[in-house]
Amino acid sequence: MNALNSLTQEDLGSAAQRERRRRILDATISLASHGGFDAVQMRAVAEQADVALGTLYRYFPSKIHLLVSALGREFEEAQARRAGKPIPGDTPAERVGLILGRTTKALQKDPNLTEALTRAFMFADASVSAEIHHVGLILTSMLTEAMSGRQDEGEPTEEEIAVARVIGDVWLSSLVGWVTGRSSAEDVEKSMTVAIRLLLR
Amino acid sequence: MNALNSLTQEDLGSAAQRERRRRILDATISLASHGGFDAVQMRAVAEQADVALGTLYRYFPSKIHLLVSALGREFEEAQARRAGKPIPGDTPAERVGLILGRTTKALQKDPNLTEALTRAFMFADASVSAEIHHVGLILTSMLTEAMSGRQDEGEPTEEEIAVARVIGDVWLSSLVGWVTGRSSAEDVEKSMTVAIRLLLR
DNA sequence: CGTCAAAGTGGAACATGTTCCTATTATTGC
DNA sequence: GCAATAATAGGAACATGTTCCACTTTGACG
Repeated sequence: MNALNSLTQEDLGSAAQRERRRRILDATISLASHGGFDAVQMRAVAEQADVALGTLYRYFPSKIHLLVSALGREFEEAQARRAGKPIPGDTPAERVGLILGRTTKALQKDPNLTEALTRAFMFADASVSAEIHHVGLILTSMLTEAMSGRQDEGEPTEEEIAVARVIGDVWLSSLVGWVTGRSSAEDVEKSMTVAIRLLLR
Repeated sequence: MNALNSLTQEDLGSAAQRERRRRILDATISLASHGGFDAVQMRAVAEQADVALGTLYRYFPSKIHLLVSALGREFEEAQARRAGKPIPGDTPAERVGLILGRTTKALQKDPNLTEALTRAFMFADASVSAEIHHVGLILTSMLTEAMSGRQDEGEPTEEEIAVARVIGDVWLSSLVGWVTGRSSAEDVEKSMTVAIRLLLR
């Protein structure tokens, strides 16, 4: 286990530690939701989570690890909420459009949180690759499931994965544009519609 | 003129000021090239450019402005070097693949510089939108020119622009993956090949 | 030339991410 | 239960982006 990685669930034997980790991530989400990336200050997170600054750094070796881990937890929860519910729509384009639109709208309801998590994701370097990869997998599987219309049963094809990656990239780029105030919510929707039309026809 | 924006050429009447601006950007590129994003420290830039720290902030209101402006200058120079030279290749896919491959290879020759500029680009917020937009335009026009095979004469179609944007997004996302050490140079090439195949067929 | 405003200098001061150290508390192996 | 080990608390210290200020230089104008 690399010391640069943040502690994952498996490493945390004791309930008290899982509890601390939860409190830290809760504080992170709460602060991010109020004031975005800049409001997630390590001292503030530590205080709100009721742990010492050193402990915070023991659990998450940097602010970026912390935020990307929080993003990972959010994605997991969203994935769990989707589980078992088939995505409506008759064509891959419809289903992907629908789920992306739904997710985008959910993100846009909490702009500060989205800004904090998105920027951390884009700024993360190699030391965060495990957490990043985790998030990437959930995103890709969300898209391939929407494309194929099936859930879990049956692996996606290479082609489906390739298309999902491209769509995911476009989605991320346009989210970045939105969270940084360079483009509007409608612009994001429009980009996604165009990308889906070009890729899923 | 918004005080938050960096001084552009037009604002700089005196030759001494243009000269200072050039020295600052030169120092930025030089430091970035040596040690990447982290090595571009404002005090170091000021010292190497032989200006006071306050003056540096007068010209560029933040490190991100500074780096994105440097990226803008590099893009302009690259665009000027391309001017007039037709892109070889018989199909849009070939031409786009060629020019993207060429550009990617050039960037990969100076990983530190690329890392610094790319991260600044992705981290930039709304106060940098002018500079970001400038870079975005050059990138899009590079791609539409490659697609159509013509230079300047004749505006690109809506469809060409839409495809160029998607390809640009994928390219940026995969560059981010590369500069942050999460994917290899070959991965970038592969992503681009796949995106081009999916979009330009 | 003398004057005045703008620009530049040098450097202190501040904010926040990160590191480090010591004392205290919890956990674990015997 | 006790000794050893690990984890946490509390907080100082450091690094770097950013702001601010007092002073000097430059350049434009009458």
